[in-house]
Amino acid sequence: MWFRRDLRLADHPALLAACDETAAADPGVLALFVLDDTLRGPAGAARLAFLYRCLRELDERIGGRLCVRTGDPVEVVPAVAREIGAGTVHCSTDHGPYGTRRDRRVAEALARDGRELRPLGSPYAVAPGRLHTAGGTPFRVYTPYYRAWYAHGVRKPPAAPREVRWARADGDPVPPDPALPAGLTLPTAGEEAAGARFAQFLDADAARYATRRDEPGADATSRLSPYLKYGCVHPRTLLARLGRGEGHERFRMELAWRDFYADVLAANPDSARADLTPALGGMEYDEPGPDAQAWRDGRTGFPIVDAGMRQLLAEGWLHNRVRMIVASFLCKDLHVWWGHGARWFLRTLVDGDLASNNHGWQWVAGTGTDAAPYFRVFNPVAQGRSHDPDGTYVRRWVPELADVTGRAVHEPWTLPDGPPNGYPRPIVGHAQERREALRRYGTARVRAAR
DNA sequence: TTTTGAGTTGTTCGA
DNA sequence: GTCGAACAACTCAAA
Repeated sequence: MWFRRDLRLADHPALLAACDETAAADPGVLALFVLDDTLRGPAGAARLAFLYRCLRELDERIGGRLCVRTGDPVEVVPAVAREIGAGTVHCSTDHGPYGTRRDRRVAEALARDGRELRPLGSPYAVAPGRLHTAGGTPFRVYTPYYRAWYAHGVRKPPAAPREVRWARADGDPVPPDPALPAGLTLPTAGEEAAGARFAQFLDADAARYATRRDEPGADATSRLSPYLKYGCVHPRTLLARLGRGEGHERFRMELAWRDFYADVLAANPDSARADLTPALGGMEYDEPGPDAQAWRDGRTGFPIVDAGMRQLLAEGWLHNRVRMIVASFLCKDLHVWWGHGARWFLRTLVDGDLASNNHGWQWVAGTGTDAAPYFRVFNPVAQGRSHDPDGTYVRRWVPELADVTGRAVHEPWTLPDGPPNGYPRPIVGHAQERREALRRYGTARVRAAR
């Protein structure tokens, strides 16, 4: 059983298949994880630490039998299979651009040895490639995708295997956590913590999720994204517990967004790195410079932007509403190509997922799946006022503004003495940059239309 | 093939 | 302060 983004025992079709195939005379199922530098490369310290902790938790759950190897899976997986005499290597299907290529090459390498790679199940409620429009093409708009997704239905989660005989093989220890920035707090890793988090969400926030999910100060989202990223829980398990209320329905739609973006990426593998739609191909961008660095550091002078960028560094996680606000700021106030922001997010986010992250960025940038409104430029002050009305979120993450009350918390440059405690003045004028963004979009569209 | 309806998340301006 | 219109016409999905 080659584990990848499925670090759990419950609701795990591939693991069940591996158990079913094990005969009484066999040594059992070997749990293998390969530390692949191609996948570790884009991840920062927070995400790596979370991954390593998930691996340690899985190792504990299976009695210390997790076999960790380091290297290229194309070499490592066949070598381990040969060592233990495994005829079949089970895994969950990976639909990402790298994973697809890697698994094809691993399957070929195994086949040369008379062995088989058997992928089964996916990290999604509805696997990428399963749903099509009436015309047989992949979806590119969310709402019709959601209707098809909902109509398709989701299988009931299979139970965990009752007793697994875990085989033993030499491996490397799970690496120690990389040095983490001072003050970084990570969620508890692993399958058990995922279950506890979901139980708490159902208990406390799910019923009011539809309204409160948009208030970063309320912190009322599920915070399940890191667990979904590494498969500590399968979305099927979550969906099985949801009811019909407005909050539950809204949460179901967010899980469908995750499936949608995975589907879009699988149908358009290049869209992880390049614009999905060519309409803005001639768009004029600025290279990331000191302003982009101020964005990364949370020193733009716009409180909700800086609060978000500081939460990102402090937790490896960022509230969804604020992801949109800070992304809009980089793309439309600083005129930086979305790919630069997407890469920073993948480095800093514990939940950094190629499909959701990069297509979320493309949605903001106007190069992705969302049709039309290129003129949607978030105003950081207006966004702060409407989604963080009393400034709770801003004051939590920007201590310089801890004593600012009222409307000024979202525009501290209007205070009589300017921003307090050394908090910076705005690095750009929003109204001016908004006009500039619209001008560039207009030019790109005229150019594309010719 | 053509037509029609609709598209996660917005902002600004003027009445 | 609130409300509706304009932004500018594009692409997707289904009838």
